[in-house]
Amino acid sequence: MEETADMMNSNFKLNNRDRAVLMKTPFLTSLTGNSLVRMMSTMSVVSLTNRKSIFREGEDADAFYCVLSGYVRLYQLNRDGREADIRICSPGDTFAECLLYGGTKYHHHAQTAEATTLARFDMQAVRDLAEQERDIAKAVITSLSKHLITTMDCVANDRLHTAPQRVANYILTRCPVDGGPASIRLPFQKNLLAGMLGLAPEALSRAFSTLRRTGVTVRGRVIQVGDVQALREI
Amino acid sequence: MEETADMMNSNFKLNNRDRAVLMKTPFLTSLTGNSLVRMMSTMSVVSLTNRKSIFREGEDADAFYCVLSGYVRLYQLNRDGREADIRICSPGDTFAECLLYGGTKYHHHAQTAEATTLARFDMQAVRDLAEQERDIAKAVITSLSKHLITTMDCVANDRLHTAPQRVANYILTRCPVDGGPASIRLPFQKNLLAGMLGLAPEALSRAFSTLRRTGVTVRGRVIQVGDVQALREI
DNA sequence: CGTCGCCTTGATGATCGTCAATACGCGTGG
DNA sequence: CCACGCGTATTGACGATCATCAAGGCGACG
Repeated sequence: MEETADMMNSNFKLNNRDRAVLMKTPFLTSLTGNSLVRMMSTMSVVSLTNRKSIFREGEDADAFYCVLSGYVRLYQLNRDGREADIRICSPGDTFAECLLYGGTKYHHHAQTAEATTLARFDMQAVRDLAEQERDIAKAVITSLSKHLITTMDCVANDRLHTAPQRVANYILTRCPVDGGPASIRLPFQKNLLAGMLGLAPEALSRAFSTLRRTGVTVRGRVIQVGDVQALREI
Repeated sequence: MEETADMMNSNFKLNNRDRAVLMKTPFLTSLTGNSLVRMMSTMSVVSLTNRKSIFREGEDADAFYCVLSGYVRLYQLNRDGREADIRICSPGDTFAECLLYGGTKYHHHAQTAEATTLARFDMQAVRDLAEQERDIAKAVITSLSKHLITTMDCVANDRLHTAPQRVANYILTRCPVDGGPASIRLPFQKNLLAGMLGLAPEALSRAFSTLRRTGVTVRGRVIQVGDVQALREI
């Protein structure tokens, strides 16, 4: 484990926080010894400023990524040029890994939504590794499974819940689970949260003001909840 | 290959059509020899009439399924008891396979939407197999990947397109690709199509009548398209 | 203190869900 | 082959929800 840590620091300029994030991803958290080393050797680190394109729809899919810090927006365009977010990736999230065996071209656009550091994995190299090392294949499966479940939940959430309900749900997932008052801080701009929930930014604002009567106060990025239990009733 | 076919017929009462469907699923299409035999030995066939529950949200996930004939509706309920379809599974589709490594309980309800025949795979048995046989792990990955891509497309479709656009898209996926007139027959009730597209049945009807001015005629389950190319412009 | 960018608020319209009534298709039985 | 009846589909009316456009406020940062 010593040498892997060294390798990561020296060869790929991973700082401690980024390395910790990377090690907790479904892809790497279960790997040990040789598998981990081989996986890390296919990786490189990419740092980008805000609003930079990572890949575009239709391009050849030669890599997938894991967010180490910052945020990434996956989105698509319709014919009129309107953008719709499909997914917001936070530190620890992996994206485009479904193209390991699901196709050869990216199906959507990816863009940073903040200054962002990414781990870049070469698609073909991981494909080969997954065929050799059982635990890597298993890690891929775990990652895909979790990802699929959250995406299906996203569909259900979109189709079942109104804007205030989606916002309440989001707040609840970020709250300590007890029933009293709570305070959380958004890790990103409201713009991003809106996209995550499938809303226009204005609709998010209105949802927040609807939730005021349920004891939710918003000031900047800080959200105060009077009674967590009351929020569950929405 | 002879003995596998025999085994399937005698032990599991698979008729020819169902067997052909099963062999084309991402799970089985790439398997050969021993892997295929072992996979088939974890399978059993289930036949259900219309509107029967396959599993409910929160139940222990002890199996996943592949649709051989008929249709299955995956849906969730909100607090008011309103149902929203998450996915409609057609012959050849696999569902709940994401729970192989994604959790121990079903995340939604599954119900037949017609008289339906299913292949039932024991979750733990396939988990064990995937750890032993490389090509089974790979088959799982392929299935999950494709499934994840279509689900992400579903999110994008919901967020980007209006009801008539979604219907037009659906028709186009079912059309021979040339540009002239075409005629297709829906493989199921419009109720199901509405759920697939995230619409109420009435909204589907209205979308069809909006599309009349683009040369789309609907009579029963038969849809006539005057000009496929014109439909793409929607 | 000023500027810029993000967020909020208001007004408006499009879209879609819901409820209710009617029409149609399809399978059944005569 | 035709008439009947049930369930599905359509249509209308209405309201709720949400996107869009435009304008104003707030906060961050120089």
